[in-house]
Amino acid sequence: MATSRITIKDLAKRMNFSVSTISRALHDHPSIGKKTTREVKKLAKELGYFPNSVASNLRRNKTTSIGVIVPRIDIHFHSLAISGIEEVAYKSGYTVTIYQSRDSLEREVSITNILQTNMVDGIIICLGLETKDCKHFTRFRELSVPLVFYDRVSDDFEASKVIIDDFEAAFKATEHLILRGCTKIAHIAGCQSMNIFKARKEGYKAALTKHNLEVDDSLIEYTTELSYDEGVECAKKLLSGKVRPDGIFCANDYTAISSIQVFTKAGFHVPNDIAVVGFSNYPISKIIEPTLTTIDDQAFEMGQTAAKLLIRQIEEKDHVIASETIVIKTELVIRDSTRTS
Amino acid sequence: MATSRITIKDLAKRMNFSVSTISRALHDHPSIGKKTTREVKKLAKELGYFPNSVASNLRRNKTTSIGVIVPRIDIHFHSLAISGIEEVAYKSGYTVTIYQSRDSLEREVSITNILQTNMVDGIIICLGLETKDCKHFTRFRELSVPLVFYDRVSDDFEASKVIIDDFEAAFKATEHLILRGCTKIAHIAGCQSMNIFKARKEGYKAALTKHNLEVDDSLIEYTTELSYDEGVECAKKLLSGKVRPDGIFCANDYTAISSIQVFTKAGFHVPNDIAVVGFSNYPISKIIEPTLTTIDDQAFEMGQTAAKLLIRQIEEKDHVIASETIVIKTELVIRDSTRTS
DNA sequence: CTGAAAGCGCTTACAG
DNA sequence: CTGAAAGCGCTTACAG
Repeated sequence: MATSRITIKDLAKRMNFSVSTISRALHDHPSIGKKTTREVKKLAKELGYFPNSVASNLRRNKTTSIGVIVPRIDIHFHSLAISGIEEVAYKSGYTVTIYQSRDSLEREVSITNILQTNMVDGIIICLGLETKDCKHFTRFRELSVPLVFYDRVSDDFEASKVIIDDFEAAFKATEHLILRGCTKIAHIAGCQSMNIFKARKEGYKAALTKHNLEVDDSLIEYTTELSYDEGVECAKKLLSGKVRPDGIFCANDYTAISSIQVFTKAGFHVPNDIAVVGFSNYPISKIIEPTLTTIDDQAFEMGQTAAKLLIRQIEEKDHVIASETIVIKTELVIRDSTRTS
Repeated sequence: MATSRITIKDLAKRMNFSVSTISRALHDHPSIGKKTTREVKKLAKELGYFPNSVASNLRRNKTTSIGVIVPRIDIHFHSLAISGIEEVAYKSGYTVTIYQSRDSLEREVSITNILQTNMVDGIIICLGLETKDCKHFTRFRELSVPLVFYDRVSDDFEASKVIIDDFEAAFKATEHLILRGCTKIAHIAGCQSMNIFKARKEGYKAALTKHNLEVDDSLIEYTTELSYDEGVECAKKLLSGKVRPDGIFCANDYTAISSIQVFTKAGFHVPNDIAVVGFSNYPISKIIEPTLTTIDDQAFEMGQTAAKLLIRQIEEKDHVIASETIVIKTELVIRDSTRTS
């Protein structure tokens, strides 16, 4: 038998107070007597009263919840970012609702409908691969629902963004290979319709140019999703190409690991014959042998920052939503795959 | 300027109908004329009407949302399980709210308070490491809020559960090593206060016993959290112990990888000198060299199953919540770390 | 310091 | 086929 929920009405009846007084007492309203407040709270605890936030949400026109749209949560980068979001949200009393677009635009659009229906106070998004156009997000601007994009953002859409400087990180990674003595540096690139992967390629090129190394297009291999298997294919092509690279900068860790394995199996020594740098600092990168030099993309911190920014915007009373872009500092983590041995 | 939200009242005013009629039309109520329904929907679309689910939740006493408590979402097992939950929930129109206990009991309890306040329709939980006692979940039974536990469950608490048969999986893994010819099989064990890790150890022992191999306690190493680093320590101890193992069954993949690396570095060949089996089938296990034989713990399927079970219980009209335990089949994925070469 | 009353946006039993 | 009315549980401006 389900005992039905205790409401403030029940408390009011029991204590011969009005619901107004009960409500105020539960919120420590200063106009209510200390004694009354104490007794109301005591009874509430005894009876196991819990406020119904659905009712108070409706009344206050605020849900204290934020919606998060990610391509997939089983990708480590996103689960780490969500972990950061959840941590900050939890501390501020916000609730986090997760939606996966699975990189489908249709699904992303349908999620925005759900979010609008669910009256979230703010939204954090990492765009799906198919999304070229953000018009399904414009209505949130009209509804004064703040948006924060992270990592995969749109240049054309004005909103707050939390990103890393992919160009600078790639530049740093490539320069590290150059300073180490590499002169024929290859690149395994991600999907060029995403600006982050384009920026990584440009950073790579810029480092070469700065150090007077020729940009050789035959040393650039393209993938669509930077998978381990695609990495194997690319590495094999590089292995059998006419210019044999002595260094590879890969747009993520999986393809970097493929490269290490393909070249090692072919009899090359990493890093002595060919040095490899990845991107992301996945857990696997410090376990693989040799351990992988990589760019730490600060996923957790990105999530935290996005959540802090969003909550600040939600709570800014004047509701003047100023777009702000925060660039998180990346770090080159040097490990054995580039360490001179 | 925020245009304020369109409500059914606005639609009613515009169309000279009562809000009742509008509400019914929007829900395809059969008593409303086809024409009226069509026109109401058309106007709703034109004006960009979205229902306010907070209001309808309050009225219907149903939130169509489920709460999920996991220890941490940045652990692949959990992010995969959540992915499965979210997929099923999305299809059924439920919303998934995520909470991380971070293995803290205090936080787990506080999350149950939030869930009660937020009026979720059901809850899916994977218990935190500190949780020995589930009394903070009992009130949901009284409130008729269905609960489904997955993976880390409590034997003492009656509720629906989705688990794998850890004993059987460990048995299968160990027997695989035996059939392959190993006779001195070590075990790297997880925290013994969790029943799943205890079961893995028992399954290991049972397989040895069945095949008339002695259970040698000096071949069992204990960890607290099955980390890579702990795995390295354990493997080193096994390496220098008086009985040199020729096979290791590890309670997860990280410690299995540590073992492979420690033994390989010491000059042993995996699998010829020592075969290794892990547990979980993490993405890394098919990338590491040699690739790792492991138990696939079906995290995604566990999540899907938990969500299906929960939603069925939520929607069961009679509200007789019968506890049900579903055991998901695990699979031994054989790879190079045990393959005779 | 406390209460009566209105209302958040929606749903639905009742009446016609 | 349609409407008036009550009410979900809470908050809060107004009045005293």
